[in-house]
Amino acid sequence: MTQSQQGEPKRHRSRRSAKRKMRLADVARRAGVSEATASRAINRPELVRQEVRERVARAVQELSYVAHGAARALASDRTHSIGLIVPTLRTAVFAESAEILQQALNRSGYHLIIASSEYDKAREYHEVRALLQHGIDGMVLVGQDHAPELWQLLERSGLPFVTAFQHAGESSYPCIGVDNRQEFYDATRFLINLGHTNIGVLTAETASNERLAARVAGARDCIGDHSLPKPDVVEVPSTLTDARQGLRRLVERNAHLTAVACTNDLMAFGALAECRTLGIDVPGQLSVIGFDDLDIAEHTQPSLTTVRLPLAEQSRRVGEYLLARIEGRDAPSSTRLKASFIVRESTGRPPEPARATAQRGTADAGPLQTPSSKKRARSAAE
Amino acid sequence: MTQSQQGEPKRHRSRRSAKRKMRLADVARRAGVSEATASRAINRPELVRQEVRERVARAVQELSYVAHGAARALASDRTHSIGLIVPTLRTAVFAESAEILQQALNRSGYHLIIASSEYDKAREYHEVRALLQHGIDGMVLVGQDHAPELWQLLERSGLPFVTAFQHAGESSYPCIGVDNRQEFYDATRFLINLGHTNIGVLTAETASNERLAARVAGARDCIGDHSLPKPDVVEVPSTLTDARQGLRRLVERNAHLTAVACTNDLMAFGALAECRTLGIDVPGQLSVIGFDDLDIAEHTQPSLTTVRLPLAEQSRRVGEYLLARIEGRDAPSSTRLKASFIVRESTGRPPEPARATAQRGTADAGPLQTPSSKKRARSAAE
DNA sequence: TATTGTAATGCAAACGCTTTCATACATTTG
DNA sequence: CAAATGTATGAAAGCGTTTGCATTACAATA
Repeated sequence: MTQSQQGEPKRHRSRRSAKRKMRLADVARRAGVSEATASRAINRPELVRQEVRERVARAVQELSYVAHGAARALASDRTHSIGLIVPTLRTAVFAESAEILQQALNRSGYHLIIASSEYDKAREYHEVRALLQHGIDGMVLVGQDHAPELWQLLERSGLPFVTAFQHAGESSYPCIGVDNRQEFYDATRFLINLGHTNIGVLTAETASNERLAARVAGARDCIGDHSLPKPDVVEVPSTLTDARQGLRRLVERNAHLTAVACTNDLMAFGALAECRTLGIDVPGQLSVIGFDDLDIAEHTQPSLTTVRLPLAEQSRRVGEYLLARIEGRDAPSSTRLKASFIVRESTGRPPEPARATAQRGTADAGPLQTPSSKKRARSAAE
Repeated sequence: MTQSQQGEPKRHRSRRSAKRKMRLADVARRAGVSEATASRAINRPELVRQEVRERVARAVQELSYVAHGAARALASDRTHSIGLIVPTLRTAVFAESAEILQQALNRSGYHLIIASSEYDKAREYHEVRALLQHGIDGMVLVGQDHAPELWQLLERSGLPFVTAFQHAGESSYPCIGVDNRQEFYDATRFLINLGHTNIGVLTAETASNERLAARVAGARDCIGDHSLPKPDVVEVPSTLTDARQGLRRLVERNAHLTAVACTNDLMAFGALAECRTLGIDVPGQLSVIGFDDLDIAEHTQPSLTTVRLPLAEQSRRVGEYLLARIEGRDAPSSTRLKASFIVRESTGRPPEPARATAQRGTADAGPLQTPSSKKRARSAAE
């Protein structure tokens, strides 16, 4: 009783749904035109007479016709889907970016297929293969640190793709993102300009996270450039509990520490939490900065000074880039985005004795460069 | 220079990539078998002789053949992709679920196509249409509160689908999730059992969020069942800032309030933050519970008593259900999952005098309205 | 040896669309 | 008025698979 009711052309195998699905042929017949014209009326309306266009539209309506994606994809070699591979959606920054990208693509009639690599290159490679096989029109990767076979596959396939979340210079693969090293360099300089000379770095694992690694490098470079002693860098797994432990390690090992630069907000939250537990006053005794500007950063006690990524702009540009490439137009293959530095309550001048030390150091304390920090430097200096 | 180099069968239009893509025919030729056999060797190996199977496998390897998803989908009526429509990925719970589901499906060779509705039914309907057109083998929706046209579309299409995040009873559409009403009922009872009689409810907007609405109902029911005065329910937009304001409203309006039940952790964090600002001791003066058990819940000050959702199990079951339905097997159409209640530091017995006050009866005219004076009043009453 | 059954294979027809190419007609131009 | 140009349409050839059915090969049985 559910299996009958097939249309006139004998199908050579039974279909899933009970009622026969409408096809373009049905629409064409009803509109009194050929399939070719029906197809054109739907996809390239400017090619058909207004009157015909309307007839087809009506037929589509009346039959509630829905085009068959696979058939369309096979015939036109366009799937209207874009692949995105993130390390994980559990990280708010990636989830939010995926969301924004999905919305943007949607407006252009594209879908987003999401896969996650769990920071595992082999796994990522497989995902790329799988997506390629599934059929996508473009692909987004996070960062440029991927398996060589992956790049090879991607290049061979001729698929438009772009990397995000890290600006890797002009000569690299197409990329859109901030320069993590530079942004964290600037953030670190903010601390130095406040008078801090003994700065620790707290980071999640950098081995398979080039963004984090770049940030650590930025902090190191900045501290080095100011002729300060090499920072103690503590690296912990990416959980709040580990972050707390990391903070403890940092302060235990460095009696004179007056500031901790955390490579992301998660680490910073852990640091803040642990300071509270240890009775360390932030920013009185210790200044803390983060990176990402998660929603809660504004509401912690004290609120967190951090770096905000231009996620919306990044996703927008990623979408634009891909669509351009898909349509054969070309687009700038490298776009550097700027983050903004958000000063809140977790940073301040080092406690007195530390400042004395700072005076002794090279600390050129030149004018600040980070656009947004300018305003703040003033208030911080008050 | 990139357009030439076509294979021997004249293509009737130029393809995107430079090097000709391998097709099944190439594999078949190389393995010395027909396309049919090659196809079977790949998809249903048990149907071909071992030796042939190996020859085909080798050919696939050597030519680095990748099947054409669209063609396969057209011929087999299976796209190997599942659609998921969430309100937003910005909510950790949805992002995490998407992640887990994606991983689970992946293991079975399926991809996840994610769309978000932004809590907008019309938008959701369009997403469903779009996904249907794209071609998916199954679909996941959040909750059962959707546009009627959406259900209609879904039923007509005959597509396997399931709703998650809310158990809606046996008679409803297929669903897998917790009973939000009941879980929050239980959470509220926990407060009552501690001795609280004056409980406020803080929630994000319930209008387009049946889960939240169900939780509020659960709290109301529980409070009613214990013959306590109807709770003050404050509903605010879903941001920390609004949550803080909501908490303030709650305590200002209800002088004798000793507990606040928040319908999700975000609200609870806001409540906690605002209590800190107002100098309200949690749990000394006020107990707070949340819902979701986000990662930070364990690390707030005080840590948050909350309800943990079985997200992993839910996603796993959703995947299993869909795959079963796709393969024609049937599966239990309604699965109720149980949440777990996590007791942490944000809850405790109500302060002594408050209990006495509550005994007196309804929540009229507590004399003290401003938070700061209230605090004093309370401690003075001890 | 003839017969039957089974396991492997191949042929060719879908799958439902897009797009090339040819055709028909209407319009402009020399 | 013929020729040239342009505009809408339709016929039909794909697109790269899967799969129903027929056929073949081969072993087992009579």
